[in-house]
Amino acid sequence: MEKQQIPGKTIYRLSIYHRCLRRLAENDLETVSSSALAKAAGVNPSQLRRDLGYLGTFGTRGLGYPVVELSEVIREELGRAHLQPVILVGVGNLGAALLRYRGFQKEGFEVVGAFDAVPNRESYQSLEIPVYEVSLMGDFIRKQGVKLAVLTVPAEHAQEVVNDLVEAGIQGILSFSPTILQVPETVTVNNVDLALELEQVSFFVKQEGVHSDLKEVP
Amino acid sequence: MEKQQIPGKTIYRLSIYHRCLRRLAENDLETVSSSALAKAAGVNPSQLRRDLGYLGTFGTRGLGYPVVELSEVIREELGRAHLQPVILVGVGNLGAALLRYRGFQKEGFEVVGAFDAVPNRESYQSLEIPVYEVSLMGDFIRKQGVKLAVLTVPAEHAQEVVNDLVEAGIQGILSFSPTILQVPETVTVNNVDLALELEQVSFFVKQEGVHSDLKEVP
DNA sequence: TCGTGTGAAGACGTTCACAGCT
DNA sequence: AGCTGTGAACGTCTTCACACGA
Repeated sequence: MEKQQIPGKTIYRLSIYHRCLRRLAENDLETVSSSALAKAAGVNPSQLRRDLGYLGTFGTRGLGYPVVELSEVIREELGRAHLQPVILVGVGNLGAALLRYRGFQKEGFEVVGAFDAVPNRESYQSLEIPVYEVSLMGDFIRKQGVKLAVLTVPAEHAQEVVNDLVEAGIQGILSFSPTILQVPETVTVNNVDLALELEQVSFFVKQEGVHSDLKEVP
Repeated sequence: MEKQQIPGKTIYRLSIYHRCLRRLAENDLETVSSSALAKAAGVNPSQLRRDLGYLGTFGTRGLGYPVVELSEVIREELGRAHLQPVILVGVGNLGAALLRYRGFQKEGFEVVGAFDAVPNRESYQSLEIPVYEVSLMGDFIRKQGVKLAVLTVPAEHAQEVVNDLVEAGIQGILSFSPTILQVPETVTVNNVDLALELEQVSFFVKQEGVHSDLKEVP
């Protein structure tokens, strides 16, 4: 019995459900069925019920789930109850764009600092967040007790920066560098490789040319 | 029968292998074993052999794989033999950053045009690619025969833009909008949701000391 | 009746382990 | 000996289908 492990994929979908639920709550919906919510989230209703099953049972048979309560439970589970602080390292094109991007804040993260090898570029003028010299990073992390970092440095410097981050106590890294990062088991890394994501699409597009449907039915 | 379907996750990893192989080729390595390549790519050797198995059999037992040939075969399979042209729609913070980002080009994509509702912002000055009014998009796609699009418009406009893209003949979309997009079956969509990726990391950090997790493709 | 919760089945993906080639 | 290629075992995720509560 007890708290069973929630699969990573479920976590990802819980975030999606949470976003949908917030929209429903804004429209003063009180309950929602698995099929309605599943459709909004782009998944199969069974899958949704299974995912919610990991959190407990609070749906009402014949009716659906209470929107607000469910939203709360998911938020609780995802650990965003306490606005997580985040730092960003590497304020190049992508890094600067992410600093301007409101998406992280919207989901409850606060970007508390940014670091770069070159701390005084013109392009930083328009940013709302100060950009510090990267050598100050370790102390900053320790003093502020930051646990999360977004990494947008060039691939060739990624590993050394990661070493510093880990040593300073960072426990989770969202990396945009196209490299395999070496970290201790206690640190979670999520790699987002933009070029690879595009290649992925490209592959399936290529296969469009050939008529590939109906491979079974005579 | 013959040509068996290659799983999406394998495609993703093939891209990684390809990148590693290029590095090896630059260093004039002639052959590489599954264990060496697997280590560089951050996967299990069995997995790598299984993945390569989808492409045919050209390893030499007792020796390994020929670096250059393998690299060729993967490139062929991924369909990047012909430099795919891409357009980008939505030149906001993220869109502009991606236009400046060299990663797509480096992997063999050419961004041939960019579109936005507001085609003359100051911030476009420094871009190397012209930004056109979004109403010109359909004709552009048809004339140039573009099949791939990167979507970086606000979530609330994403679906309408997608409808236009699909109507103009786009077959693959890499979207950064946090929305479920409705498309015909013939169109491939890959959603990258930056906030969700960060939440994913955040969750595992909260759970003190759980192991890391490689990115997976939805 | 409607819609949840969940065993059971199925699809999918990964890893093991070893036969067989060089 | 060393390393590939692959059947088979294993593990994980998804979907089905239905009992049961409201």
